[in-house]
This record gives sequence, structure tokens and C-alpha cells, in this order.
Amino acid sequence: MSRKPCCVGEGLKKGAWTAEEDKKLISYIHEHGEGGWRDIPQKAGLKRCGKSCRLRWANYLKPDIKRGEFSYEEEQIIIMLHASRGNKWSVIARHLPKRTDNEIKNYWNTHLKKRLIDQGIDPVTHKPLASNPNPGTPKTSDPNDDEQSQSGSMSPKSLPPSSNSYNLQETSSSDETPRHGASLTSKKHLFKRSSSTSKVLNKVAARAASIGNILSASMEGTLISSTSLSPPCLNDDFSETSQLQIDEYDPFSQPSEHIIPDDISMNTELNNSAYDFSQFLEQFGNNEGDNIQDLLMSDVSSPSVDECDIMQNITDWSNYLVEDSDFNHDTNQDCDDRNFI
DNA sequence: AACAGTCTCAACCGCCTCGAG
DNA sequence: TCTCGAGGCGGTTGAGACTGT
Repeated sequence: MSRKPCCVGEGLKKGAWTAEEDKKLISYIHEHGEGGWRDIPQKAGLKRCGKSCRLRWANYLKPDIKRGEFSYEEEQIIIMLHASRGNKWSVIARHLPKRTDNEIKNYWNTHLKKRLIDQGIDPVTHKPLASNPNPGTPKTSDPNDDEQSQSGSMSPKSLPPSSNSYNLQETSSSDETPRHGASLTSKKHLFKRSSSTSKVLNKVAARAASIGNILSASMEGTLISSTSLSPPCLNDDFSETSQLQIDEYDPFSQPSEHIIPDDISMNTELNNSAYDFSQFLEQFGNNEGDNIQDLLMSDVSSPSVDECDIMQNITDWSNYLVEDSDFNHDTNQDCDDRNFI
């Protein structure tokens, strides 16, 4: 019971680290490994608090840290996980290998949060801002945004009034066409092309909010899920059999006391896309041999989840959403590249 | 060129949890 | 069982970079 306090010391240096300090810390950790942070400053010849050394190492010096711009897929993962877990940066960071919680937190606060607000989405609840007089109107004057108002798929109207009002009716569209009867191919054409990332974020955020509700309802046992299904790949044509399976599984089609279909007028495209997103999520779980909660609800990263598969699934979905060649890069190649870094 | 305002992000602060003693 | 320090975490700060006037 005579441990030394970690950060109580005179003459401890604060502020930005110098290159020399970095060198000392790296050198020491390479030789002795991580851990025992309390003793590292003294042993490494640093006038720093052990806690400061740990943070410097974890957030900046660690060799496998990926720095620089966040990819589109990473942004989507952050938004989805934030919708389900809130400001649990460490949890989110576990699903973004090589990214630190601090970096994700900064990126959220400086980029994604503002972007969602610009889109008229509350970054806390991931629901449309009620007080926003002109929700969804980006500040940017991207000429491509002209398409937005024309297509409607990316317009504020396509966002759910609230995630609780997702329409779960089988025949929710205005023309009474069963949502689940449409082929994926035809549904894909409901979305106009767009090169604006913010537009996609708009949609992702809306879905992310619904995921959170679905998961919450599921956790409380108010959703009935079938776990023995083999969902179609997003790129596959739907057979009648698989379509039936989706009908049985799709959480969006299940009656739920948490997801009240009180807004029948909700945009048809959104309903369709919400439906497709559930397929994506299901595929997510099935492919990884686990369920979607492993991604969105777990507090520990699952070693069974392959990063490249996750990224490929995200990419499949994002490509489906926008059909934009800007995003149709080969994520597998990205993964391969990363693996050899 | 100079200044002010804004943005970014590394680093710090303080609280919490866990586990060693 | 209790105490207390290490480590982890989320929130916040502030220095430097950037941008606009």
C-alpha cells in the first residue's frame, strides 16, 4: 500500500512534446514494451507524467496508428456507431482499427458533427432537428446539389420525422406497392447519383438513428428476429424464397411498440432504403458469424470480425446508395494495402 | 502586410473502474 | 472487505495554422 502517485511531481513538463522526447519514449517502449507507465518517465529520462507518456504513445507515437483523412467508409462507421453508442469513442475506435479514440472524437467534433447539423440532423439524437427552419440544406453551394431537390431522395423530406415514425407497414408506399416485392435492381434506381458526401451522410444518419431504435427494441425483446436466415447478397438477385426470408426477418417490417407507424406519409424512397439497409445489416451479421450487435452494441471488438469484410460491406451499401463512381473504389485493395503497411 | 476571427487537433484535466495489496 | 493507485475514458483547452478582411 505504498504506491507512488502517478502525476504528482515537481518540474514535470507539460505541453507539446519535442522530437527528442518522442525519440526517448519510442526508444524505451521498443526496448521494454508498453505498460508500467508510472515508471516510464524516470526510466526513459523524461520529465513527463506517466499518464502523459501513455497518451502520447497511444494517440501519436504508436506505429500502427493510421493518420490523415478519414475515408468515406470510416465516416459511415463512426456515424452509425455514434447513433447506437453515443460518445463512446473508445468503443467506436475498436471498430476502426488504427484510429485512436482521440482522433475519432476530434474528427466528430470538428467535421461530422457540423456536417450533420448542416444537414438538419441532431448530432446527439441523430434525428432531424425540429427547430431547423431549413433542415438538410447544406451550406455548400455544390452545383451537383441541384439534383437533390429534384430527386427528393436526398432532400429533407426523405428524412424520417423521427426515427420512431419509421413506417413498418408492408404496403407503405403511396401506390400501395408492397415494398418487399420490388427487386433490388429497381429499387436502386430510386436513388439519384450524387457526388456529395454530405448527402450520403444525411441518409446514413437517418438510418443510424433507426438502427439505434431497432437495437433498443430488440434488446427489450419487442422485436422478433430470425437468426437462421441466409440473406441474399446485396449484389444478388432476389429469388422468391430469399424474398420471403427477408420478409420474415426484416426488423423494419416487424410490429413493434417502439417503432410506431404513425407517419404513413413518409417518403417511399426512404421506406425502401430503410428496408434495404436492414438487409445490409443482416448480411453484416451473417457474414461475420455473429449478429449486428457485435458491431453496434458490443464494448469489445470481436476478433472474428474481419476488418476488410466490414469495409467491403459498408462500401457495398454506400455504392448502392449513391451509385457514384467517386465511391466505387476497391476497398479490398485498400485493405490489402493497409495490411502491408 | 497586419490584424482578427475561425478551425484543427494534440494534450491536459478530472472522473471512473478495476484490481493489487 | 477496504483502500488507493494505474489505467482508461470523455470532455475541454489552447497553441498554432489557416482564412478573410
